[in-house]
Amino acid sequence: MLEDRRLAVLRAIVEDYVSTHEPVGSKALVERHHLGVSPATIRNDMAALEEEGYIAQPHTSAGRVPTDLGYRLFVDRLAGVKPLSSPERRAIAEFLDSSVDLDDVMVRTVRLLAQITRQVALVQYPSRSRSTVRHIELIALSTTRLIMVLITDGGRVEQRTIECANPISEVALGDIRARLLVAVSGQPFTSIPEILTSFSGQFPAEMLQLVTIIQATLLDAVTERIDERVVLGGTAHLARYGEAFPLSIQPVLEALEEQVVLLRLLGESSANTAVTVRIGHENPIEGMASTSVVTARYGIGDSATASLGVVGPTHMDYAGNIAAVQAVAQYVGRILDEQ
Amino acid sequence: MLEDRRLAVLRAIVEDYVSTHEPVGSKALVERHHLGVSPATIRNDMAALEEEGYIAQPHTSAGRVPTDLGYRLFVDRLAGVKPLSSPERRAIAEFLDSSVDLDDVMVRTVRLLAQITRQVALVQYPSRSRSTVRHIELIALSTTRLIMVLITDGGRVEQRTIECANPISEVALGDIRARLLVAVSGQPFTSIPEILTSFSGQFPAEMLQLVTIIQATLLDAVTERIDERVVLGGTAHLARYGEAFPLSIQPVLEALEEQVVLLRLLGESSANTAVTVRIGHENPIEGMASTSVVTARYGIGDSATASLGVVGPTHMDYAGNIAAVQAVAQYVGRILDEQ
DNA sequence: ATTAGCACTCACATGTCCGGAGTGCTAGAT
DNA sequence: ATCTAGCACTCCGGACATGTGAGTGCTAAT
Repeated sequence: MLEDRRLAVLRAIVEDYVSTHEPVGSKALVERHHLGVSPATIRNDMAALEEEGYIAQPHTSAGRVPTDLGYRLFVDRLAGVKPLSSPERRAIAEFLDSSVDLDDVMVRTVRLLAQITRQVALVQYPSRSRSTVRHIELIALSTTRLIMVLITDGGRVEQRTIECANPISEVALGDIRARLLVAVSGQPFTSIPEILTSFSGQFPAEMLQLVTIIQATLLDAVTERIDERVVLGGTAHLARYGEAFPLSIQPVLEALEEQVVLLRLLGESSANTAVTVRIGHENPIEGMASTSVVTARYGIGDSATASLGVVGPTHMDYAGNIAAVQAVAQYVGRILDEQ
Repeated sequence: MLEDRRLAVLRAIVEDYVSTHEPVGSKALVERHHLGVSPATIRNDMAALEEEGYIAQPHTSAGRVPTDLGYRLFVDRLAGVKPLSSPERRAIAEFLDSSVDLDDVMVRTVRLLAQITRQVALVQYPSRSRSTVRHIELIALSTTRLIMVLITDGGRVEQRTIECANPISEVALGDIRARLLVAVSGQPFTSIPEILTSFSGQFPAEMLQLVTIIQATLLDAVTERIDERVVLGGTAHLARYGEAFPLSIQPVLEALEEQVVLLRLLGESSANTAVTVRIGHENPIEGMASTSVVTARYGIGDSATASLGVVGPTHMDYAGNIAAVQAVAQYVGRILDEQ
């Protein structure tokens, strides 16, 4: 029960600090939350919490502020998940339902997430490791350039232009196209590399150069990780914390411009379906020690394939953001499933 | 000659203010620039300049700061174009040469521009009004869904998925595909709408529904303005002006998230090849009254087709930015020409 | 026209002071 | 054993006074 109250105090501190952004003192605490005890008692609890590293004071005789560790405890044991209001859920569904293709879904999702959480939002493209080849097309653009277009069963399209040292024979190209089509059509991306190993054998020597480069390009296309793309939105929300977290918005903005960083922010979230929260220094990016990241995986069908999430100051509304990220992840999965 | 000195004073004020971001006074002025006169004389000139609205003082007994009008005069008559250093030019060329496709060129360009100007950079996709159809493909993905892929002579690829109310007949689809290919192959985008008007006549009634929707989709694809896409980069540079232009970075960030706004920023730049500068309130976007925009058109071949530019505070290095924008526009045009 | 000189005006930094919020500690109440 | 009341202490931050310096406009002399 003593433990219970301490946790209640921590929760109260986090909640107050998140809403006011100001260090919170014992007196204000008993007033705003109906803990049935006096400020002095709270002070003892606070001293204990500080001892254990959950809270800290910016300077002597100031109120307390949660530490990263405090937030951690808060999200692990105290933060309920605020269920979204049903109009909110409806808005999400409507907004995403009207999207026309994958790119559109990504863009809409990132906007949506940024809007409802009022934070910076990140959405990673879903991996297409389970895609299969629906069609492949080779078309000459000029005597030395051709374009390869790859269409997957999911309706995604990959393109590659190929530059050739020697002039391309239309006949040879048609031949290669036809055989390639037979060889890879209906095959999953994952088995293409193996199929290709024996492919060039069937061609005469004078076509080999062309075949080889096409083969290499196709291999590149099917092994490329589309899921290394991340869409970003809502950076304007960063500016809201002008003073609140000091001066640090430039490094954060800089970090957010690097795809690699975005991937790291999203990437290492847990494999299972739950929401992952990384608080302050817990996240691996330099210069983002005062931000927290809330991510969830979303999947097409039952296989979890990519992540999305939000980035904000450590003093964010964890309950709300967790709920939003979770809900959006669910809906996006569902939408992509339908397509 | 009196006029001459006044202009020299204005130039000096702009230059000093741009480099220090602090109001500049008469004494500092004669020290840093070797105008051969005394501070008092300068003060008279400054009073005149203020009278005419080119400079202003933030408060009595402070130094002077250029007004938007002052900057305008400066860029119109005083700012020489700083030629880029030859290593800089080489870097631009190398960086852009290694790009593989249009998307890549756009992304690299925006990075490059942001990096050398240290401002926020914008690049608009080039219009493809002069594109012609190289190939068109229709492929069924399921019984009710199909995908249309359009390949242009420039090697660009457009895709559209089409949802159909009734099951699609493979035979009918193949028929449509073949005839469509004949009809539009090699035709410029601009003449497609006309070609399509008489296209559906050749099909029997039971195929009409399918033909109609395909036709509509194709029409949509060729008339869609790809040049309504704008790539953005270097937003982190905004944060550098933390205090310098006060509080206003949030509205700017917000504005920059709207594609429409970006288009307006770029769009109304003059049709000719020169660089356009829009200063402070001159630019049409609310909340960007304290920013200036430097844009240039770049063209594939001789037809000017799209814009790129940078956005920064009104107290930017106009000479440098103009030079950079101009140089990058030239190089991008050249690169796109080669492809 | 230009300049030197001068009085004047503010912004700003510095210093001092004080109130208030918050704390820790101790002694007494439950 | 736990809570609470009271108290002395700390220190931030706002209010006020003050001095300094950068900058100005004006006038009179060159």
